[in-house]
Amino acid sequence: MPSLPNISESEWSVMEALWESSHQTASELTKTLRPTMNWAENTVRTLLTRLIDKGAVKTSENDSGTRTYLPAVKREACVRAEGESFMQRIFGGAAKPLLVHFAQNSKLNAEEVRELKKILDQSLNS
Amino acid sequence: MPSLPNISESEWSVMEALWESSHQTASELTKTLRPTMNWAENTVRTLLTRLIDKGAVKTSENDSGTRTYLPAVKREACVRAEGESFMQRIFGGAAKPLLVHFAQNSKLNAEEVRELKKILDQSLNS
DNA sequence: TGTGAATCCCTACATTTGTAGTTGACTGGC
DNA sequence: GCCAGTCAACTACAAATGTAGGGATTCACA
Repeated sequence: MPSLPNISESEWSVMEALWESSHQTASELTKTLRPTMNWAENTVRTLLTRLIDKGAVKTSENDSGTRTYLPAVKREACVRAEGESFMQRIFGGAAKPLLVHFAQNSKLNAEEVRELKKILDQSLNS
Repeated sequence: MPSLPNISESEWSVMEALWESSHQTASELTKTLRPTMNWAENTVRTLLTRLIDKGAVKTSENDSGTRTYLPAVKREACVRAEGESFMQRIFGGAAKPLLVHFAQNSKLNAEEVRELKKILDQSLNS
């Protein structure tokens, strides 16, 4: 049962950085994240350790012997899991009310509406 | 800035029960929730206390002098807040990718697709 | 009028999360 | 060869969350 690990909010930022660019070292990651989260390097390391414990991140050594981090789970899978859990929590697991909610609460432009309608159609005959 | 309180997962179940039927006593609530969450009454009371601290729940006395609980925040507002935060966290705040994701990952039937397309259209000229 | 059920108020305690600091080994430059 | 910056391993610690237990009060009823 792979049953994706539960990734917290801060951890998610780290994962995003790793999905974006894999095989970063801890200090590279810290720099990558500095603009958004202004974290100390040790904070990033702690989060990485926890993510490793949870099985969401793996490590490997680069040529200079320093450790480098990479995702152990796919972003798409995690997004699906988070999405499922959110839909469950707030909409009792039903997709339609969720879609209705976001359709109504977002200001979409005509182009986006066109695209979405297309995707809805495709979701049917596939 | 009313800035809705942050409602945790367990607390959300309690809120749902209160939105569903307001003015329940603690023991009524416990019974209401028993089928889903199998909580001790004290657990429910603790959650209620925390929700009151957060300003999400209010109380009043009923005729027999016993306390009765009711939501202090509207469900719609909370759903919007949770939705915003989820969209922010997972989709960087963008509605379209979110909608695309759920449109693609949910098995909707033709009727639902029709309805959603209608709502999308309405979201434009309003 | 003593007893048991219902209510309330406090307290408890393990986990998870957010956010680091400390210490000791290691390494490349000057 | 020594110093400064890196890394890794451990430790810290408060707030939030999940999940109760215990004790005081009260009220209805036997």
